[in-house]
Amino acid sequence: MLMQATLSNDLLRDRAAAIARALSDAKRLCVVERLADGERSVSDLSRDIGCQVPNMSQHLAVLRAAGIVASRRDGSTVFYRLAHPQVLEVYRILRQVAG
Amino acid sequence: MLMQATLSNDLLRDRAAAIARALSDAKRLCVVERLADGERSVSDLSRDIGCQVPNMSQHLAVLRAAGIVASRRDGSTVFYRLAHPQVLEVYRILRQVAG
DNA sequence: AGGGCACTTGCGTCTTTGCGCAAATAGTGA
DNA sequence: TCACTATTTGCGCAAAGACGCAAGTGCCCT
Repeated sequence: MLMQATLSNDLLRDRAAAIARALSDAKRLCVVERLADGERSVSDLSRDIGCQVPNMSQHLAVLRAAGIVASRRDGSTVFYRLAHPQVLEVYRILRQVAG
Repeated sequence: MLMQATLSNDLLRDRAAAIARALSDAKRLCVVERLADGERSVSDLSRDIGCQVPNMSQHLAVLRAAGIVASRRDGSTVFYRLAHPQVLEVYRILRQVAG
């Protein structure tokens, strides 16, 4: 039980670190900003942020692997949305600390 | 003025990303946890976390470069503390999202 | 000055990350 | 099936990060 608590503590820390890592890139933070207003397609995001589509797809894969975003397919278009709106609060505080 | 706002927006995003990067390592999150209770010396942290002193010093340098911690010298001992307790809230939410 | 403790810095190495480009997959409609 | 669009995946390379070990700096004490 003690071990149990310690293990999940370590696990939570590792996963928290992984989420922080996913948020540690300006482009990905930009994606989070965009998704605050609602879901967006890969090509929309790629255009807004000004990078190539494959690059955007990779960034979105990183965010999804961290559980930050989720995707929905509509025809040939894939829409991404925030899976955890709480990351907006994280982002807000990060900016506050940064300022 | 519009450019001004845009530039500082980009700057804030970049700095927020830098802070997230500093938090993207399990050992550094562990340091943040320890510092929640008050200041600690480098050797204390190194012992608690179980890494070599130079390694801990480097991690602390990363956290300080991001403005997350600050240091105070007392004799030959250097004590680190949280410069922005708000990161504790960030860490709390990250764990919440992770869980 | 000299020895010893606390910490920082430099260096070599191995792993990870971001990006561009090409190729593959998925879905739509003629 | 074929062409077309949207997205993902694979690959190679350059840049950044983490760690161990050795060397350097700063401080205290005798």
